[in-house]
Amino acid sequence: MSARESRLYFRIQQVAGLLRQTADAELLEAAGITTAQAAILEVVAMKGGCTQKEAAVALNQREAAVTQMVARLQASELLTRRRSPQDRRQWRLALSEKGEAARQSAASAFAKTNERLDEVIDTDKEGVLIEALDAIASALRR
Amino acid sequence: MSARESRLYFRIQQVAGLLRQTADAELLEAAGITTAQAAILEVVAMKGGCTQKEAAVALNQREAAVTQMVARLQASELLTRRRSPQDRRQWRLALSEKGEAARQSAASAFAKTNERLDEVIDTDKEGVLIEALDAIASALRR
DNA sequence: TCCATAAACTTAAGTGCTTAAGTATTGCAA
DNA sequence: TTGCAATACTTAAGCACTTAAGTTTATGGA
Repeated sequence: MSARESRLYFRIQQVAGLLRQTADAELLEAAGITTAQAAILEVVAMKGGCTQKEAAVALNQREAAVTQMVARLQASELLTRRRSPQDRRQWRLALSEKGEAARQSAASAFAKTNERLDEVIDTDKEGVLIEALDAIASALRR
Repeated sequence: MSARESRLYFRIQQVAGLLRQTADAELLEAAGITTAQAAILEVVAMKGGCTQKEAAVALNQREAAVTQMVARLQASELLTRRRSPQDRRQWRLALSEKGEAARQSAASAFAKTNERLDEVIDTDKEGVLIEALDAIASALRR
């Protein structure tokens, strides 16, 4: 079966969209934030504070996307930023208390999405799935 | 390996995004339209004209999304619409000549993306991949 | 030291999706 | 026949991304 016959492109887009919607609904309920917002909070927390550039690299996104996301997170008072003393072009991002609370709620809510995935995918087949996804990713990145 | 450990969610989103970007670049070059636009042109062509509602169902999208997409396609003169005589709430969508040409160019450009997928994924593993994706999709749809 | 280039970030405009609330039109039931 | 509910579509606002072009700050070479 070829990619054309299996409509692999369509299927991947469908699943990605469904997954995002499902996870978004769960996180919004539990933590009041989206998966995209949770992702950046997670990066900032993991690195113990970072610049926007670092966040962009970690999330495979453009700096402009991070600028806008940070603006929304600041408006929601989940994130703070101050100019780096070392390099005044940079902003140092940090979680507010509210942001850290949201991050934690989001992380445990996200566990539900992972459980649903584990229920559905045989453990032995998960390896093949991951391999295939990684193969596609590395083929497309060059 | 669990979904949490494999960061399955993240991987699926990554691959979906990369695939979309790659295909978009190829279609934009060859046909001057995006994959999302090509998808709706394809639906309209396949059905030999349809309503916005029908397009929304075929693409698993909301009617509001189709309204906006149709507006853009009309602005690019790829799509025409006229009120249905049977039901004046409905619009009948049809491809312009330019739209049909774009659809054909897009279809053959899209074949390249499919070829790249086929190069990367072993035929015997593709079955497992499709199965896993379908399992996730049907689990999330309820 | 000065100056060009590079890096970090911003802004504007556009795509493509969402939800929520609105407007026509249709169809069915009392 | 009226009138209410459902259907088809629209509008507005928001999220999350993109590219392209801008600003400010840093840095390395002449």
